[in-house]
Amino acid sequence: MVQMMGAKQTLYDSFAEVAKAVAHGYRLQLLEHLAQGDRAVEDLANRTGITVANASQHLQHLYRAGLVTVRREGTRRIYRLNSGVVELLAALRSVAEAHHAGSQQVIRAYFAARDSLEPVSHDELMARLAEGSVTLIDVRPADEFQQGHLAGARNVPLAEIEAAVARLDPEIEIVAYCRGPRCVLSFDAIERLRARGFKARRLAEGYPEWKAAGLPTGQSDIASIP
Amino acid sequence: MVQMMGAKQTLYDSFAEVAKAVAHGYRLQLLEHLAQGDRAVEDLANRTGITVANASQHLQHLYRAGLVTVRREGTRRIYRLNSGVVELLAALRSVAEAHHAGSQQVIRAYFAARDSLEPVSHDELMARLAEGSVTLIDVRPADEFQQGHLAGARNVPLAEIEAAVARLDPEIEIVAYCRGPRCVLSFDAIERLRARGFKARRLAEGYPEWKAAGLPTGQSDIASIP
DNA sequence: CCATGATTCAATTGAACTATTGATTAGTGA
DNA sequence: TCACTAATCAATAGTTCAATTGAATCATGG
Repeated sequence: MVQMMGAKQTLYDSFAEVAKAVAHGYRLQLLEHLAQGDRAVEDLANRTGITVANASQHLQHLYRAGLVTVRREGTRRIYRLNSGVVELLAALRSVAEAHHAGSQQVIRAYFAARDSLEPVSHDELMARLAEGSVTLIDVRPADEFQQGHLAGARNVPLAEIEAAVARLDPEIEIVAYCRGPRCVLSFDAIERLRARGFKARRLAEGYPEWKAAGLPTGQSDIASIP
Repeated sequence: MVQMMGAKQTLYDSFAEVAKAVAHGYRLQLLEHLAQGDRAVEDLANRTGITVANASQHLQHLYRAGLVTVRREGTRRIYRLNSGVVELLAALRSVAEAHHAGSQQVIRAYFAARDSLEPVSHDELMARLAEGSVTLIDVRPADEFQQGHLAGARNVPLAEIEAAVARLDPEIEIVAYCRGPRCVLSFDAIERLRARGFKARRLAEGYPEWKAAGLPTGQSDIASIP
């Protein structure tokens, strides 16, 4: 790599810099949280369980690579995902799940029994929502729901699902979604709902993918940053 | 990263391993060449200008990440791109060109004057080919053309373009393409053709993207491996 | 079965990356 | 202005990664 650096070489190196930014477990986690909505450094650090200083440096790495932007809001800095990043992560996940042995192994270990919950596609959900034949629930925490959610969804955080069961119509099929295709919240929700006799399925993707596809979303008008 | 490693953590780490594989200039170059067709190690080393031993190790890195597969053919090993990788690279390029300062700078430096050559889209090319109103030329070297090319294309390697000019109809507009959206071959071809009074434009993408989109391709029945 | 060509392997060196620590900057409100 | 909170910065040590070199495989053809 220490060479004369022709045009080609430098362009590939530049693209590689962007790839390096997504080539770390913590940064992928940060990006997944940012895909749910804008977030401050400390908030992200708490959600991911890494120290503030470390999160700060990883976020700056993402910033230099052009994956996020920052704005100040009083004493905190709010990071936001750039356009195209959700698609990049989707392409990465797709290749990993299709061909990478390590990823397949982890998925088999943690999602094996659950893959029988045949998921619902975007198109199918749109059609069923139009005819009013499903109840759509968002099982993410309330603050994430408030920052943005699928149009027509009802927030039922996983923690409160047992209590909410009483208010759900057992005759109507339930579709649950959460942060993304490999987020465990909705897997758990489906299992619990089925255990109570509900007909429940899982949306194949999460809120970020739905939004990136340009499908209808809603947003609560409550203060966006917790 | 040295932690208890929950399900989430290990899955993100796994995805990060795949991302690491594309996070190197040489490996991106190798992937671009593999996107043109299957290639042996030495061949790739020659095309990219890196040593055989180094290329071998990078290719094994790509293999472990699930981006390529290998088969033996006599004494050589032929590497092949896995499905979905072209899309991953396209997503990476898209984010880099939209938001990464370094990439934008390189592109401005090397492609600035050339971006005025307003490119042709897949759809537009399909339509124009159907009505027979363009001559489509593939300006890659002959061996790459043989391994696969757009249906209806004529091979005019960049090196022979001056000689081929005589055989082209000056009344019909020319569309040129090569290895990908940032491959310089077709930029050069357009410039030379225009200098000779031809009406010439560039296909926005290259052969790999066309093929990945499922559009019609052709292949010469000559020995595939040089 | 030996020589050859293609590729991989193993060991080494230097460079780059990551997490941690403690100090520092920057805004906010009393 | 002072204390307080949020975030970044700077230095460090441990770890991983990359390129080079030369030796070792492994299939092929005489």
